[in-house]
Amino acid sequence: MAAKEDLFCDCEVIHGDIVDAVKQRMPDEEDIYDLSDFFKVLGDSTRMRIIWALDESEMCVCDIAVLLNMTKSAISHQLRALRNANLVKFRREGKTVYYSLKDDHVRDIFEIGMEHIKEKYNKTKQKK
Amino acid sequence: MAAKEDLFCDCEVIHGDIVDAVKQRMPDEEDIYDLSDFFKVLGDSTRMRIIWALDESEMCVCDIAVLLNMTKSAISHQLRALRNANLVKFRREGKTVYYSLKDDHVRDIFEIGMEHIKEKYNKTKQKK
DNA sequence: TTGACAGTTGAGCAACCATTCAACTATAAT
DNA sequence: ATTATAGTTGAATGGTTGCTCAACTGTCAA
Repeated sequence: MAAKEDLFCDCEVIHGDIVDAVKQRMPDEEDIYDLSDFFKVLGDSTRMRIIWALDESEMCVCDIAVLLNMTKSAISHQLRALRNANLVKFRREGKTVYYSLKDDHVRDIFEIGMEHIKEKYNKTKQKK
Repeated sequence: MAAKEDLFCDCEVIHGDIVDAVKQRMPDEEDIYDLSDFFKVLGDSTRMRIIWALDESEMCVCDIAVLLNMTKSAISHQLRALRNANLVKFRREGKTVYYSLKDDHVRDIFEIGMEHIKEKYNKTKQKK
């Protein structure tokens, strides 16, 4: 039942049956949040570049900072976000901390994402 | 060569060879931006729920608004973002506009994303 | 112990963004 | 024409977020 007590919505229910059916098959709120949080981490060009870099080679914070021409602090902040998202792991060796990718999901996701980007180019932009 | 003129970085190059090698194999700046922009669209729980809903059934703006208990305006704004990202298509029928998913990449990406989320739960949170 | 460097962290700031609000267009019915 | 509903849009707003800056920890060397 598409509840009438839902006062936020400013319109009539047009297809109540569809709304009810979809509502039943929606994932848990928690999963939705976790999933969008996960993609949020990938949705920043700095973090994206860090991941691309780590996909090529294990690197320390300074190396990444030089590669991306940014401060250690900025990189460190973003690495923490990647750690929280469970995307990278690290090991300490003396003074330096080496970061690397944690699993292969990222690689797969990137490939599909790239497919999508390229299709977008071909179909709508018609560039190059 | 890891350029010394890059003044933003506040540290020494520790592994110049690695930095140089990775730098050569990094994707174009433009691709990085497009890819992170694409994931940015997925990185919002409202848009995420809209996509999940449209994956179940074609729906009009009002239906989605009722389903998510939000205003038509808020939904319409987010649908525009999804349109710009080339993720949804739409057709008009009288007064109502029906939206649906545009391709199957999203489904694939979500599956992998979910795998990642679930692994995170099992390994680090140990819940359920 | 002292100094130097790798890295982390918290506060602060500026830019960004999701939602609200109000005004608008489009289609259909009376 | 008028009214009603579906949907869009731009400006404003409050919350979020990425980077900077300064202070801090951790490790090593002298």
